[in-house]
Amino acid sequence: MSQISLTFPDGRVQQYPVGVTPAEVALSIAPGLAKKAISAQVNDAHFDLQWPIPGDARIAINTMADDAPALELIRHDLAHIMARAVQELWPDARVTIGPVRDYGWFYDFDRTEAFTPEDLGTIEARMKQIINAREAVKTELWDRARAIAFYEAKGEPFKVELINRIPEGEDLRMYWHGNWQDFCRGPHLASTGQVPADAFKLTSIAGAYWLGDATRPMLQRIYGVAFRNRDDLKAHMTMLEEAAKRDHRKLGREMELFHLQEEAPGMVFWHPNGWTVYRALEDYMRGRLRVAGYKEIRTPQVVDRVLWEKSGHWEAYRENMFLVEVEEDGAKEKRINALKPMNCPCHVQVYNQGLKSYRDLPLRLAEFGACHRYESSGSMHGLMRVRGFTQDDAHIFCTEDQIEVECANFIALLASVYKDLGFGSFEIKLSTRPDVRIGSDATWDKLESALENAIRKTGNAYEIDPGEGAFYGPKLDFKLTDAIGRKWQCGTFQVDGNTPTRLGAEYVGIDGAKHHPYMLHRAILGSFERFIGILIENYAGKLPFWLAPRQVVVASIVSDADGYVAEVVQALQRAGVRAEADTRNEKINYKVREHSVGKVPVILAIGMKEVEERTVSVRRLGDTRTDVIGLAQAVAEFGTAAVMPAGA
RNA sequence: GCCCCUAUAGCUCAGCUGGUAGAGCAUCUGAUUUGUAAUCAGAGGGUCGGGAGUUCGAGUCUCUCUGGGGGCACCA
Repeated sequence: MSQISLTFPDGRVQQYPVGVTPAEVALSIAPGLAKKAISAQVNDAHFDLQWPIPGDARIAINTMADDAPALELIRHDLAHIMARAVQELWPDARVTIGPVRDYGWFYDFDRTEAFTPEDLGTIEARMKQIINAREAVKTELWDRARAIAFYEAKGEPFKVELINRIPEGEDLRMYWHGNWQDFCRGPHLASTGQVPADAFKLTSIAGAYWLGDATRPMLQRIYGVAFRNRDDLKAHMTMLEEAAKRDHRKLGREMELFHLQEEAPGMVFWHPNGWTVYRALEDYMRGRLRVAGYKEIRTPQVVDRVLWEKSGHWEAYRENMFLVEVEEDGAKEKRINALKPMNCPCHVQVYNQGLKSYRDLPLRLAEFGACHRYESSGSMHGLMRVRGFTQDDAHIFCTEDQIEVECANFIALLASVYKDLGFGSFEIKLSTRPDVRIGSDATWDKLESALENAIRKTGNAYEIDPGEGAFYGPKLDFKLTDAIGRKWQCGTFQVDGNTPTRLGAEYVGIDGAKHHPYMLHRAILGSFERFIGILIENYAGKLPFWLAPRQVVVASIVSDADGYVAEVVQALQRAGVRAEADTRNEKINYKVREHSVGKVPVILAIGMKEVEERTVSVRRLGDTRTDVIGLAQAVAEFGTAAVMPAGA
């Protein structure tokens, strides 16, 4: 059968049957390309397709491309197929939107009754029927009026609203999957038969606000994942299972790191093991900051509302603050204090003690500052999002000219710290001026380019988040990824010319006049809590030796070895190793298993052979081999491994 | 905060259509002195997250509060 081979501007080649119209072609490809000229190759003849395409074209594309369709198209068609299945099963369900995302897609429905997990199976079965019918995906261009009339008649208010948001005069694409139609930007496959029927799965049901707006109705979102074949799907499901095993909440219990309980939601109870990790990390950060020219300070937890009123937090952030009422003797009213939700106002108080000169700048004040924020109940998540946490916070007071250098130095420090902690890559987002803001455009220009230049100097990739900056200045977000691919902001760098002004921070300039400095809010880890959560997941609990809570367990095989075990433990402890003895009356198999589950990096087994030869039998986590080395060698090796990194 | 789901011994979980709770691991006791991922035996331990309701009777149904989970919103 003869076919037309079309070459698109992006170099892609696609086959169509002879007699295909320009409209069919335009509708089968990405909208961005449809605007451009399309040249076609028909056997040996070459011709240009006509543009614009006729608006009243009614066409059916039944091409079956030989090469595998793009995953994105498969997923997008599945979104439509799922919506069709849902409406066939429950005609009362109203449709909205269903984009491709991550490993699949979702579709939001409006329906009084809730979908149940069992419904997912029913929907999947119906979807498979639809796919196996191998029906052509038809396309038409409709004008707005027709589309609106159609959806109004059908009782689909969300679709009507969507269409009304599209600029006047633009044609709308209408796609048919069988007799079910949906207004959509496209593109889509030529037939539902191109969708693999055994490589998708509906994964979950969730609530989601219409248009992401909390004031609009809550819809029911169904998530699905899809791949080219069953093996890929299986691999993905296996990956998720593996990821669940490294969930920091699960490992936190297994490794006895911390717990959370009902009486203090979002506040961490650190156990001996977890606190050891925390302190190792804190000591490490303290060392890095000292060398980088920071001065460490400590400021109060409970501060009178007066300061929060001055800083503006009382007005803008009160709902998120824990308040502390104090009845003072003789006072008519209770005095109101707040647990600090952030450290900046307190740092300005330290800055404000004594008159500062331009020669004092940049002044870098650091604090491992405990903060409390009343986060909304639904947002809490293990260690990742808590109500009581400690930031590795610092504020750099500097002049406008110093911002770029400070920023570049900060990014370099952050990258080095992340590298030490096992993160070779991270994401940088530059958030630029929001609609509601203070400061002139000229100032914003300068500040934004200072940050952008700083990133470029360090050679890191970055993305721009337009309009997401704070009202007082642009900022950088540094994000890391957890076990199942969720991104968490850790590092931050914010330029703030507002707070120093509000709180009266000044310095005497070279001109002898007083000026307000800029204040750079910055954190590398973000919070110890979140970062430890990420660390646990990144390492699946197998923390690097220097961070491991229990570095070496010395396990006896027979009780006659207990004396030597104690000697080994003591020698290791003297060398700075967190070592402990396990002389319980248990088999070595039992001890090895228990400490392996507990993610202890090194187990030293001691039997009579080791006692006699003054050696240790070394078993490292993740390695079933053992090797026997002398005691002195072991002490030297693990003593060295226990030293924390000091940066490149 | 919103939607859905969920809450049974320290942990992981079983308890069908309602008739006053089970297992494995852990713990304790005893035996065992063991060569690199769980030695054997015995014992103790929960009133089923809190409260209210329906019922002759509720872990099991309903409501509500709280916590947790998956999302959404929020994250100056």
